[in-house]
Amino acid sequence: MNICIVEDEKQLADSLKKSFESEGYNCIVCYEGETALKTISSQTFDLLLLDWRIPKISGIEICKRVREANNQTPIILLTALSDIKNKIEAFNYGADDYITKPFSFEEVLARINAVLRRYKSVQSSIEFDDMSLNLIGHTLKAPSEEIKLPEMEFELLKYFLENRASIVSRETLCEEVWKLPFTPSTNVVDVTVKHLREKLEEISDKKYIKTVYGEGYIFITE
Amino acid sequence: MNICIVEDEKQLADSLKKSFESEGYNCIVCYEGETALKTISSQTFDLLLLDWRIPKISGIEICKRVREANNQTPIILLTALSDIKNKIEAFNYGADDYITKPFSFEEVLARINAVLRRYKSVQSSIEFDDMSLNLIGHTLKAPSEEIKLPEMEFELLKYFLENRASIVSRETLCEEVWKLPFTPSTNVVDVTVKHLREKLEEISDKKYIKTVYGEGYIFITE
DNA sequence: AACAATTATTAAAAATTTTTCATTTTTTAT
DNA sequence: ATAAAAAATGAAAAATTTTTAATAATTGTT
Repeated sequence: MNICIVEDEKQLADSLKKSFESEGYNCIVCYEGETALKTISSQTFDLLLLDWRIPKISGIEICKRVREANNQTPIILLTALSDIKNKIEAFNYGADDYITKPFSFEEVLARINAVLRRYKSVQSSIEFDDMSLNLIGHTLKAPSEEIKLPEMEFELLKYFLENRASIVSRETLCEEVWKLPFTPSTNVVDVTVKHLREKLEEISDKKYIKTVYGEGYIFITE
Repeated sequence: MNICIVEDEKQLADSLKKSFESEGYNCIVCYEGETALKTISSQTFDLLLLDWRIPKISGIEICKRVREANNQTPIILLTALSDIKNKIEAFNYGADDYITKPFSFEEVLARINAVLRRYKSVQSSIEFDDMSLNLIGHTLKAPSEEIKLPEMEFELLKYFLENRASIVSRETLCEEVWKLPFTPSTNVVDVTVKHLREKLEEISDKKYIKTVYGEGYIFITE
């Protein structure tokens, strides 16, 4: 889970980052708007946490621009103003939720989970790098072309994308992707990973699935 | 397109119904909340148009209950109050849009289309009768069981559901579902329809796909 | 460097899905 | 009622996907 925090109050930003990391989330902090926009457009996040009031480019402005760039990443705004008018504005610019300062970290966690749950249940594609997995058509789309993945390869890639940057064992894949109550004595997983790797490399020329010797696989975007 | 209008001002309700029907939409009107809740829970609509202020159970209360029942049908609220506070409330209760009275029918149409476009692009299942087609898992779910559909059967059923209640010819299906630039000399379509019919009947004991002699097929829910 | 464990590769078997085709049944018009 | 057209059916061929299994290559440890 990659979160981008945009917050100019260094102390608050760093404390949030620390708390998120203790929850096992990956965190990138931007202290002002210009950097934030660059960061957000250059990598994929699962969530943007934007402070409303930051110097020069405000959080709401970032929100607006992100949506204009057709980026649907969930956005939560942090606001010192409890002013209702601003909340309306937030929704109109495409924010998914807002949290009024001061807040507890528990509240932030709860809001994030609610937003992500909602987002995930209506998500129709998963983006990574400059590619995209269409969850409805089961197709893998690169800038150059789009191919249809067979069922198991689709399910496998979907699982990898939902568990990016963490090691997944063959046993886990058997349970979660193949829905097997046991780990088979054969190498189905290995072979399907090979097939998926071939397609991913053919379409993107990159190696997304790394092997962690003795542990399993890990899906990395870079 | 089935729309449920909940509006106590009989004159307005009937005028809306008439306008919608001239646009080719199907319309059911409820004049008060209790009936509305029953109607909404017993059949599937593509859109709910709720007046905020109706006697006993208000539109916003209906909205809230519909969402509590895990029904994701798009909802547009009609409100006489331009009060901002209420708009916030509407979004919080899961409405998709609101229209401030007085309004023109053109405005209603425009809002409806915007909401439906948005909804369709993030929809992860299509409901019909007491069944549901999961667009991501490609499964067909009845109250009793859930089965996985093979690719072509899934695409075919999806197309039928998106074109409910209208006749679709074999030629159209070849183009739209099979993406063939020509109509093949074989009966692929017929055979796939047969397979889909078998699964639908097995799981629901109903015959959804009727044949229109010389014309094509029609998908009917009832 | 050598060994064992793990992973990758290759090819074929098994299972499933998709398509074809011949035949039967149904529908409509005469 | 009958013939012609259209649709349904059954079964097998073709194509694709999934799984298995044997072998090769790689990795980590001693």
